[in-house]
Amino acid sequence: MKEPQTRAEQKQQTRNNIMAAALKKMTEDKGFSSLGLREVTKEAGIAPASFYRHFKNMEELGLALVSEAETALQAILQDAKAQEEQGEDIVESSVAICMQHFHDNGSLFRVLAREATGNSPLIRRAIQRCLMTLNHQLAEIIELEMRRRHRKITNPLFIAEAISTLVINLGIASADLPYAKQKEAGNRLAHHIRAIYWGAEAMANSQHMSRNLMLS
Amino acid sequence: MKEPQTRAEQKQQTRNNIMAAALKKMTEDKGFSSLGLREVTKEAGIAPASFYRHFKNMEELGLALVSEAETALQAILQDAKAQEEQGEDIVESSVAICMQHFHDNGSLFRVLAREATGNSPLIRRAIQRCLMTLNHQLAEIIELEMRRRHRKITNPLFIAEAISTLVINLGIASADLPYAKQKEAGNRLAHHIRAIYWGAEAMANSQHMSRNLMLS
DNA sequence: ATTTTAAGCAAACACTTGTACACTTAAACC
DNA sequence: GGTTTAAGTGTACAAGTGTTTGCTTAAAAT
Repeated sequence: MKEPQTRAEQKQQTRNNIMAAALKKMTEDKGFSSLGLREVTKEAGIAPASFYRHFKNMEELGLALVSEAETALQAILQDAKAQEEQGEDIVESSVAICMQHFHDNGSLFRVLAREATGNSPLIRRAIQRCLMTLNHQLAEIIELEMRRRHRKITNPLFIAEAISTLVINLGIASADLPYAKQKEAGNRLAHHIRAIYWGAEAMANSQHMSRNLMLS
Repeated sequence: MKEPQTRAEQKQQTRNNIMAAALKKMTEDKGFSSLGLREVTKEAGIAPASFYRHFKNMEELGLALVSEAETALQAILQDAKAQEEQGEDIVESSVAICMQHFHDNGSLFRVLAREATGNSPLIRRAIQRCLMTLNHQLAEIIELEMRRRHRKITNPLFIAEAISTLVINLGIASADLPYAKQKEAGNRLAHHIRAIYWGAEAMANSQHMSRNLMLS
């Protein structure tokens, strides 16, 4: 925490303070939408009016948090990709990485899960976009990995969507559980993902995806 | 709307009014937690103080809504089960039924998706319990159906968990979409579920669920 | 050195919020 | 018919909300 000199740096720092304060308050109260401007500024140690020097609205703060969560998600993807090249059990290691990140700063990701069906249409759409690009990236990774192993699956994007939905929901939900339970939740999550993978491959390998072959 | 005579009926009715008012307000504002007592009572057409004759808290109102959502979920399960015996495409018809129910009163189910990670620990736990019993019931249905078709799958409970998570999240998210998009979302959801089914069966049929067989 | 710029602040604004208390009023009971 | 019971009301209050305004103050620009 070296004291900054330039004015722009100062501004950036208190901006960060505000966002950090919001996240901290969220770990206590859970939920961004039930979070007041004054509450945040008090936690950040600034006057209520000063808030407006950085954000027009609480909504804008929310958008900023979403975009931070987005870069955090990218970081997870990078981590998982790096692990993938080591050839370990991809699913298990990826889930472990996710759980770790979710645990480390759960409130950041909780914004995504929570405000995806929240009050602000702007925030909703931002999250929607964020998750959509995430799904595309994930789909690409899956496709590449599959090709590398000379396998093929149906519709990687759909699979990516299912996986990300499960990971985000079950992952975040169990992020603030006791360690033992958390680990078990991770295993369950890994099982879910494996089932989806296997299913996607089975569907791709089946010559005729007729209605009557399997259940349905 | 015949006017009720007995006092108990009157009370029950305004209690229903309060809950209906909360749901109506939620379709406008989205989200139960950002919903005030006065706001609700105004919508219900009663004085703020009268609220306390029916609920101790907003939290208690939330619990009541959750329990109503729970019975609604049971109704969906019954509908799906009835459809199942007609031998149609189970997945597709079940998804259609779900989407219909979600569309009809989305705000009721949004409480589940939203407050599952909400402010109130009581409500969170209630939802958790509700979804858990739902998963058990769903698992039992799946298992029975599988046995009927002389198939076997791995861990029906896990599968049920994955399916219900996907259905609730994607279903509710797309409940208030334009009809065309909604239908497409339903198809995607059906695809996800089929993938899980196939995967579960593939895993069960594979003799050795070794790490190296498929990816992972 | 002087002027400009903008982050931060205190005070006040007009609201809304949850809750409490004393009350009315009509159904329920004996 | 008289008494009890409780749903619903009106008023009031303390506390919290978002936002505006005019000001200070120190870094940046001239």
